[in-house]
Amino acid sequence: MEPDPSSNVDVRASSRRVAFLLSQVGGLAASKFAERVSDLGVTPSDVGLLRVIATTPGLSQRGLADALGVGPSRVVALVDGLEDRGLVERTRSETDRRNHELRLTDAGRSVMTAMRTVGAAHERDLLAALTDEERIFLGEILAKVAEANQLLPDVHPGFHRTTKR
Amino acid sequence: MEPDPSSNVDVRASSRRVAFLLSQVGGLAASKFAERVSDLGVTPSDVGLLRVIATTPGLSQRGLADALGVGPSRVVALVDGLEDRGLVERTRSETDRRNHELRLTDAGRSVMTAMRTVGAAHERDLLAALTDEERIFLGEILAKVAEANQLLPDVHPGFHRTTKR
DNA sequence: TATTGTTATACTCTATAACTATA
DNA sequence: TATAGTTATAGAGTATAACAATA
Repeated sequence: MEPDPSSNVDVRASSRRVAFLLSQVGGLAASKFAERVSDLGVTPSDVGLLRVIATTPGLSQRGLADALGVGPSRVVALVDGLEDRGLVERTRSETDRRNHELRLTDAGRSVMTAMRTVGAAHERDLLAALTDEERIFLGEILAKVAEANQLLPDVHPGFHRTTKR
Repeated sequence: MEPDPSSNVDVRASSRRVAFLLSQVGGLAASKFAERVSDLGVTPSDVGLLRVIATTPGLSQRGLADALGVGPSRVVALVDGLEDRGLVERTRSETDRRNHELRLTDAGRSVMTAMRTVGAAHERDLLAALTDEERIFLGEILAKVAEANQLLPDVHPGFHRTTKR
């Protein structure tokens, strides 16, 4: 692309395309993951919801929306889909009848279990070219970048579109 | 999320979330880049087109579509936008009047130049928490993963949506 | 009056297929 | 007949705002 005028490898030159590579490989990881979980009948967005609901059963839709940083109407649509497929159940709260308490069904928990298997296979294949040490180091470096940029541990930025594509 | 039953750190446990981290940080890189280039009046998709056109002036729209792995009609829409903003020009080919030859205008080249500055700032900020060594190593590891997964050097997977989100 | 969830609506992005003009 | 580009159209995904029930 940009023809590099000097053939010397210096720090700035060799670190120039890292952000692009990160975005490119990250996009690949996302799309391959999407392919895999589609076999389970869920989208990555669904997976994100399932995970939050699994960790905080009884959560309200508003709470879920806040946790993910999306609008309430989107949560309605996504939970509708999960409920239709029998993975999540909504029950009116006894204490505040405005709330829907969200919980995984047995089928929902099965999907979560299957997802862990799928996720492990995904990671194994995606990073097959790396040594164990490289995988570990990659994880540590990425965690550092994620933390420095205030990413929440389990929220994927794909949830809130900041700008256009 | 998954409560780890053993407190020991073994290879499998610590490398389990790397694919997610990759997708998460990659998504962040993509969205922050989108924010930055929007100041230049272009989207990441626009940038992808501009780069290919810059490296192969005179390319046809069909050639561009093939290079990016997208349909011809999408190229029409994107080139329309770039032409309206005066960044790209279409000229009918002399030898085969079906073809449109694509070239950057002076304004287009200015945007490319500005983009390199923006890209460098983007990378600097995104990876500010890393040492020089870590940045270099990250780049090498990512390049290895990209190559093993047959990613084309300059094509972002965001161009061809493989499955749903 | 404020809040939860819902619906209605509009807008963007993308893909597919029909069409035209050249070959 | 085949190919390059275009247009038309439809389908996702997402966001905003209006609305109903409950507090």
